[in-house]
Amino acid sequence: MKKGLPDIKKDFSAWYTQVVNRAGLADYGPVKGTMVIKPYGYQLWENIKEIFDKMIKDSGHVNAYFPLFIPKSFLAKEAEHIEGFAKECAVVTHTRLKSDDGQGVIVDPESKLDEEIIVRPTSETVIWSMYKKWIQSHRDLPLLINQWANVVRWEMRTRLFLRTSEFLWQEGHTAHETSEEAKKETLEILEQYRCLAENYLAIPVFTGLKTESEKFAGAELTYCIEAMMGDKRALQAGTSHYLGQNFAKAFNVTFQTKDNKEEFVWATSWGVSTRLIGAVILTHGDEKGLQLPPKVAPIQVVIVPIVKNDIQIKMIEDFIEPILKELKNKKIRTHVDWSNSSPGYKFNDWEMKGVPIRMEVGPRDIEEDKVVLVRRDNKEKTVVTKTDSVNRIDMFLNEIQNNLFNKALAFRNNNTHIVSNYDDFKKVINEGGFVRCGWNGAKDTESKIKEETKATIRCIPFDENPDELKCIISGEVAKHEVIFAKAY
RNA sequence: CGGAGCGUGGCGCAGCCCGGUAGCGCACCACAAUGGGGUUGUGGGGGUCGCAGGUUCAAAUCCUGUCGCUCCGACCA
Repeated sequence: MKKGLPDIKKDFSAWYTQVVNRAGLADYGPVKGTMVIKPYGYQLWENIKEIFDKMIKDSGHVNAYFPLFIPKSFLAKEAEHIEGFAKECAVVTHTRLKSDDGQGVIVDPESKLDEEIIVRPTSETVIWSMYKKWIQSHRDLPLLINQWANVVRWEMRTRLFLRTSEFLWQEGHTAHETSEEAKKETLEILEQYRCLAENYLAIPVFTGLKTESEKFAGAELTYCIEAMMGDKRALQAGTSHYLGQNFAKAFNVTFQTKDNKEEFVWATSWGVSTRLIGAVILTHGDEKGLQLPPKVAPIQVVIVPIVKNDIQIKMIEDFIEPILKELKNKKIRTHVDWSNSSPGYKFNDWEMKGVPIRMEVGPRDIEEDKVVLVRRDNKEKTVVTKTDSVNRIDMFLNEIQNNLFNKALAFRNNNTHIVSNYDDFKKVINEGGFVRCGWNGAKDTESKIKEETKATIRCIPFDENPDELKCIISGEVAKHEVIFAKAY
């Protein structure tokens, strides 16, 4: 029987794989590198999606849907952009199969396409080809469109949620009259990402700017939220790009200004993906499995009845009925586990699935008109009267949400070190953790450090203070204070 | 594309050297007891041993070919 998980401290990677599997979040698809998101995992994604969808709609964005297929020629229009994605594009070359003498099917050579089609690795190009048609005047701006979609990037090494060949995300693509406005949009979205990560997923993030070599291909500036995972490695959790006029120029998208001039449009794009689920797992998980922040947990309270016979089943049903009703009124997502495993099995199972609160109800409790509440985050058991139970649950859910964030924040702070010499730098990177230090801003120092330590610049944080700092490796005057880490 | 390994019920494996009626654990189904931290017992269902060919009276086992997968080195949200 499968019991304990691999040791989270010793074998984080095996731990992760097993948690994803045993919590019922996802499974491998038949094509290498693909992922099936199972109902429990998908509910988590739906909750995240709902929250962010509301945020962007409240800030004036609308959803639309653009095609999966992109003409190959589109990708050539933005030189840097193609550089970034060329190596991982799935290409459609034929449109038909035919039967191979009853021995299965083969690609029908007759059906070869004149112009091959790319499966979108991201949608800038299709979207800008359409924006060209839609934008004439400053009155058409700003154009604030988002889409929820799947994209395909043919990856060599994949891991469920963190890197799969196909993944789900949202991609926002906006067009503006001025550079300032586009930059403002980029930063406003980044702030929404920070809010999503910190206030809902309980994941503390660093916000900042990517370096030239780490930024999105085709962007002028890439901002990001970077989080620290339980193994002290960094995970890029979301990016927001200021695209300047790159795509407007590539697709010749101009507009007529108020004073009757023709100008190229200014653009942004931004995205978060199902990778956020990986971030939640890797941030909050523990030796018992998953821990889900209450605000996004598919099930916030699981009720485990402890029963000996049919009569007791009926008693418990009656006993919890008013509680269930009240929980429902408060919109607390609840599940009663009537399956016939033993209570001990259920306890472990729901802990694996990361449900924030477990309620145990058995004959002893009914007799005293009480229930037992057990918190997933600190394992505390509380016996409360039936009347108090829902209020306590409400309170606990809030506390757990905050507690998860605070724990993650403390962990990140404890593992983020300010260093001033390269030996200390290497020591921290080697033992795991983030390093804050000076950098001279040169590409070659960045790549030298990557080569020597595997650490990359995760971002130039907004709260940087490079004054009086020296570059960690060259010793020159630092241009920026940056955060280095090994990344996923 | 280079290096290592693996294909046997759903999953994990044994059996292979030394050919002889396909086995174990988990999961699954049924019944009963149990039930407050992974509970037992009894009974049951399920596999052309990756595929193709060869050797042999006989192949999961030996030989040849073939296909697929996993892991490790050049990418990335």
